[in-house]
Amino acid sequence: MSRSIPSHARNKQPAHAALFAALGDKTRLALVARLCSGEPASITQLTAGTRITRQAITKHLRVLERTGLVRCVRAGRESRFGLDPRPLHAMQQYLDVVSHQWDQALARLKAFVED
Amino acid sequence: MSRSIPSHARNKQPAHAALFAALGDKTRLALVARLCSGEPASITQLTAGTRITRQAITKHLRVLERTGLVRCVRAGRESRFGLDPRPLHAMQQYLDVVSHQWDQALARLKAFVED
DNA sequence: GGCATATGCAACCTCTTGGTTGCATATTAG
DNA sequence: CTAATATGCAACCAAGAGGTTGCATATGCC
Repeated sequence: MSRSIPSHARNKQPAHAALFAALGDKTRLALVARLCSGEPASITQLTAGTRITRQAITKHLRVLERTGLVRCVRAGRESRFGLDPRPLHAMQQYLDVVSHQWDQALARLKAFVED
Repeated sequence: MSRSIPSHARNKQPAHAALFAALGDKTRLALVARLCSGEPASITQLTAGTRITRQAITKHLRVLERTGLVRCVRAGRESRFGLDPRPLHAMQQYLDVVSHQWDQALARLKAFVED
């Protein structure tokens, strides 16, 4: 649908802020990077190699889970976390919209100046 | 136990977290959306239409400026803020990398999600 | 059963953040 | 010059985020 900046694309994105905020912490960004490059991992596995406690990692995982970036499945006595790509795609699409609007604004401005 | 995680994949890109965090606030996200669709605007112009004070908007603009998403030029007695698309492109590239890594591991992860 | 492992839950602390108010400064208009 | 406009600066405040410690619970292994 190639409308020219529909209102719903300009004004209605409260959910995106939460997604960006979820990746706005370096520990959570590292967790996502860790999860996107391999199999789902347990909490203790994800805690290994960091300097913070398991409970802190757990909190970060719950934040990621609340925004939908990560899903948790209980397997035996461990909770295995895996990435869900759909919110990432939503963020990509949002950034594409913003960049596209910016490019169009620049084109209009350039056309106005050169006119 | 030996970690099979390459350290470069876990400890990379510290700057991206600040970019995501800058867009993690709904007011700042709205400011970016506002700026990407037109010419640079002054602080009072950007404050108009919001329910928060000019000083709060100023703080948000300084945060965006610190991360490089926005640039400020003093014009007479007003400060005009405009978008800088380069950090946005950096975020797009980062998300592209994550998505690409995701696609490479899709087979295993698909089995996990559908289980 | 009994012990080690993996996680959950809750209280607590500190530091940051988003927001406000009040006042000072700079710049333009008359 | 004077007044109105636009911004800057600083103190202050409430709430939330990131992190810790301590203890409880669940599961696997001998």
